[in-house]
Amino acid sequence: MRLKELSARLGLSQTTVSRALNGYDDVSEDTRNRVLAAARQHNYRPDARARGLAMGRARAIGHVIPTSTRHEIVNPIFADFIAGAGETYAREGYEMVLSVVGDDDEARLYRDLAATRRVDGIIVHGPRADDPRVALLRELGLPFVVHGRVSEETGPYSWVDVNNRRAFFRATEFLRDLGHRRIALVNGLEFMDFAQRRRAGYLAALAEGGIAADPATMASGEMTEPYGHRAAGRMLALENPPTAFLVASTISALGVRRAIEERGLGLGRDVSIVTHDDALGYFSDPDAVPVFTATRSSVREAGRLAAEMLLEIVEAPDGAPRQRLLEAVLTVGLSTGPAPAAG
Amino acid sequence: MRLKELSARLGLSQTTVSRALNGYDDVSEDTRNRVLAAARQHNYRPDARARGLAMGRARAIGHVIPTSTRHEIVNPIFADFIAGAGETYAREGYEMVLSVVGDDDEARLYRDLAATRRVDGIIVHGPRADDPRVALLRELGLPFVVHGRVSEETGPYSWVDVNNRRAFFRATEFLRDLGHRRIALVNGLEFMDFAQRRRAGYLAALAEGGIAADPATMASGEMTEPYGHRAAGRMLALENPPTAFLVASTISALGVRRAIEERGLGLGRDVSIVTHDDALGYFSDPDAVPVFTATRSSVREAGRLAAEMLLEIVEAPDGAPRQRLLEAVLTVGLSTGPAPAAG
DNA sequence: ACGATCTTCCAAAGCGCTTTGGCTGGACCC
DNA sequence: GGGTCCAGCCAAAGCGCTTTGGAAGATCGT
Repeated sequence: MRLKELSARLGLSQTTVSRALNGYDDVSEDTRNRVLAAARQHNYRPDARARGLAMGRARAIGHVIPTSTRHEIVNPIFADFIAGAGETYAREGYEMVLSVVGDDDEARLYRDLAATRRVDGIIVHGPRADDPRVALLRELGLPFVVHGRVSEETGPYSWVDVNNRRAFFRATEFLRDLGHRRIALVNGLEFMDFAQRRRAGYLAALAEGGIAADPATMASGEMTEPYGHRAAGRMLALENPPTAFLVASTISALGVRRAIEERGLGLGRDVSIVTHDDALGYFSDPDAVPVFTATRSSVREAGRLAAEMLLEIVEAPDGAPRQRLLEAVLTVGLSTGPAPAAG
Repeated sequence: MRLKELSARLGLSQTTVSRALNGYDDVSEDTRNRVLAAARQHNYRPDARARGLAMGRARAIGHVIPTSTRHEIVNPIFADFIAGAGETYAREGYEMVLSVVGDDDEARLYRDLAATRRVDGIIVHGPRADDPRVALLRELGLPFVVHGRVSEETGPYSWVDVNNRRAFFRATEFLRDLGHRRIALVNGLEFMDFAQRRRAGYLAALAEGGIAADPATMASGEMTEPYGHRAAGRMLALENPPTAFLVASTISALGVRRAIEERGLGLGRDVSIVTHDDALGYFSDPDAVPVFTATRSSVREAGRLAAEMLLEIVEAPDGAPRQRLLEAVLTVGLSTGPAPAAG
């Protein structure tokens, strides 16, 4: 059922039917009701392409998921972030367009997205500290919101981020207060902006406690379970092993725990773990004391907020940059305890 | 840069420029080269909406992610499946449109997707055994491929699925061969089609071994880590606890392992685990002996195949239904061993 | 030299919508 | 009764592309 047919059936012009459906007030209440009834009955919805073409807007937002060509890994937080953003889009009648792309083709993809006018704006995922995408999108004139920040970017731009520095500062402080002096950092890939901020927070808290940072107890890598296992295994084999681990993701923390338990050590007794928890649905248990002590911040919520922010920007003609910094909550679970007496 | 401006610059009609770019042979080689060069130089790409409107095709595929309103969980396998499908789309110049929707609104969403002509076809995720979506999409005339199957559906339709029954049959058999007699099943939600097939395979293998199924050692639920933990904890507390667990996902298996280790039992020694492994990027370690013995099948590969199948159907005018059944491989890890001597 | 045949290009229609600008007929005012 | 105003409707243009159905000029055969 297209507009032409619908208006013919009603004995009205396409103009009137269109205006009735779009809420203009130059159509009588009586006619509007007839139109609405007929539209519902025939399940009429305007063709999105034609509508977009006429209105100059796509009512769609692009998400680009970079899959680094080396390690073909899709960051599992995407799923939750996108679920959050999707809620916003559904509510506002927007579509989400997803592109998966190797990082070498990324620039071309952004240019294409802009030139084909497929989307009204873009959410930038996984920014690196020196990410060139902000400059590119600014040049292209395509509205965007970054999930995270780009440290080396000097100009203004919109973002939603967790206060990673502060979260890791507090987590380190917390371990220090429990008497830990050998605190390891199992970080994400260090060219990622968020990883650099976490590391900065960790180092600052160590320094404040007069603890020297030891490169042997600092790892960085893609946040998989085996990575956490390997990194922790290596560190626990040191002459003077860490008594606590600060880990960048729940999945890696599972690997760290595995390494700890393999050595017959007790979690929260012999060795402590604090992890960053993105509150992914399939790990959290609303009914139980959390296993891991964690700095927690819902990535789903971040998705919701980033999408809302982007839609505001897209719909506001001036579209000034906006920022939103979320604080992580430190929740105490069973994975931390006082540092064991020096032995 | 739009077609109008580009053709003006070249001193050609829009027709000729369009035909040159689309590879028609009624344009001279010389002109074509000029057009291609100019298009590249000005980074011209046709407006996707206008193109779609003129051609009657969207060059986009829809993925609908149902988030059951009760437990707001996004199945983590979506990320990998979508990454696989995305590779296919990128290669073929298609766009992926993602919708997140509560399962109560799902039917309306499919109708909308069809009426607005936003997509040329749809991938159906997470089918239930009595899923009404197959009938609905057939009625709407929208091409689709199901990831999984719908047992109660009698008509023909296209799908890509893993042989879940066979995988779980073999896994159970494997445990039986190791001497296990008390084999628990920690299954997914049992209204899901895949869960029913797995259960059927499990039950058949038990029956073949002359082992009676015990409802006390069979659980079903959303495949989270806490769920695995809880289910296994309950079963291990039984008077006659299982010596082996068959688990539906790696994430739940982690919970099961946690329950085992909490009781001071040895994994692979006192209690065995076989899990189904979707080969998600962030769990697998290419360099190590896998932790879990598992029936493995890459969901990313499934995404790739499902997308390819759907594009074939969309592009072939007749579009006959196709099917593809993937076999899971049984890979032996460290989580299984002979049944402990009856104590 | 002249019609037939290619080759190469183009004007215009059409895809399905929104929006502009205008038109009609009745209510209202003096 | 004539003018003004407003409510309610509509024809047509326009969004940016592809495709149809020529048309002009070059080429060829005879």
